[in-house]
Amino acid sequence: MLRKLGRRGVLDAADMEALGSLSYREKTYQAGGYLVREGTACEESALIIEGFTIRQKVTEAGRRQIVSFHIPGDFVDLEGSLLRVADHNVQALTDCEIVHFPVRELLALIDSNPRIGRTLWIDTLIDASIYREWVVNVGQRPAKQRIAHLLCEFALRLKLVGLGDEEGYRLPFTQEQLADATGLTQVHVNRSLKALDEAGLIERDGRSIAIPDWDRLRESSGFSARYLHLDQVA
Amino acid sequence: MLRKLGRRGVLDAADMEALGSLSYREKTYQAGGYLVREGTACEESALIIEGFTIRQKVTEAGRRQIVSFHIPGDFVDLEGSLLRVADHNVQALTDCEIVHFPVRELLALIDSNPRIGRTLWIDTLIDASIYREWVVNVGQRPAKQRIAHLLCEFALRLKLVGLGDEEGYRLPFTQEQLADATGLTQVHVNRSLKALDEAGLIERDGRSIAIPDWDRLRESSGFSARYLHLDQVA
DNA sequence: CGGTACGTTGAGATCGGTCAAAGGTTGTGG
DNA sequence: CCACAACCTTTGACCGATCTCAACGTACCG
Repeated sequence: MLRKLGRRGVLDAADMEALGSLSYREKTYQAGGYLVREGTACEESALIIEGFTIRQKVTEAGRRQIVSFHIPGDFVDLEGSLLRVADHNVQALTDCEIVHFPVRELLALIDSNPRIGRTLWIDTLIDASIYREWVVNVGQRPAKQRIAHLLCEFALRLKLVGLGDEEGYRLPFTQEQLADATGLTQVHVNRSLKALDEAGLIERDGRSIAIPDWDRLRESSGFSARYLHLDQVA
Repeated sequence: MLRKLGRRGVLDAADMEALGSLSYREKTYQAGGYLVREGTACEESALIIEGFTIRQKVTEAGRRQIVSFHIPGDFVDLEGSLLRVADHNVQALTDCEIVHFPVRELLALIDSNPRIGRTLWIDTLIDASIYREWVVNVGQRPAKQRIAHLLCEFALRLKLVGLGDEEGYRLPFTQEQLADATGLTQVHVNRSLKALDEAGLIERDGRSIAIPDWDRLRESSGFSARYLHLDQVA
């Protein structure tokens, strides 16, 4: 089961063997289920085997912001291992297959195996880089570019796990979820997607996105892959 | 010189001693100077001794987003130690006194001293948590709340280093920089600050901010200190 | 086949942006 | 110590991107 991780380079063979020596608990979540709830402590870390998850926070005013999405091979709860109380929710976007590791064992493994610790640290540094880009995206780009930028990120990250590429993929988000990820309303996301379509930047068929000209989409949204640090996960 | 860090709990006495054993290079930067430039590699990590820095990214369209600010005691370039190319700029907001450590030595120290590695990892996890909250702030809150929220964060973080508290502080940002941090325009920041002032939520005198009623400001902006994980830095 | 969730479209309102100018403050050199 | 420059803050008038509200269309599922 851990073998599936081979398709993502976050962990290499030796690391995976070491991880395999940990006790673990496999669990499936239905779409919408919570892996982590804000305000709770967490005794386990989670690794996605199958499916997508999102991190989200809800403001006092009841507005939801999706702050990141995660794909198979991602650790989605490393902060749980070191921070006492979760500052956000982690939710299954689709039905998910998750492996949970006891935090204690994971930390012990890291102490005895600095390479793994460093690999996981890099993982959190890349997450942080993606957050930075999301701050920029939500803070500075107009709606169409904001959505196009997110679509570009999807393409490259899904490619890592063989679920798509620069030519297209099946989008795992509803328009409402896209809205929550971009700080727009669902209605405006709908109109913006339509505009991107009419501009020939994307082609839609249900939730499948085709990208006829990657460079055009990339440039129109100001997307640069630098922040994904893909050289560090390969 | 490293003794100054005693006022922030990120590193304890033993850690500081170990860090003190590293070779280092002290450097001062003028306000506006760059510590790190996007797209460049970095051989050194940086620790702020005195002054404030910001991280910022500039979009293709030329718009600037400040994605975080940093205060004395913060490591501002841990990602430089593990990620090959910087994905953002780090800039001195005020005149700064910085200590640079060679990345190689820092990594070696971490390998021989897992506690320090873990402490630094926690530091990056907290940074990531703050980014998440900034995504929420910029994505979901209306202008006045967005600014008020940032002012709350300032209060608590400045308190850590004795540069202010919940009753007020001297704001190190111009209104234009506040605008770049909140995804608003300078003009609208000005009007929003005025509105916060008129609502009695803050009192301004130049760049000094007084907070007559912390709880009111906190609640009006939906601020919760949870995401700062202050229990982890004390 | 009826329900429920998701997507599409329209009309009108509003928050925040843009442009422009005037008023303050700070620092510096003469 | 003044005068000027540079930078920052404040204010006004107008504009437009995005939101809100509401209705209708569509696809999947039990």
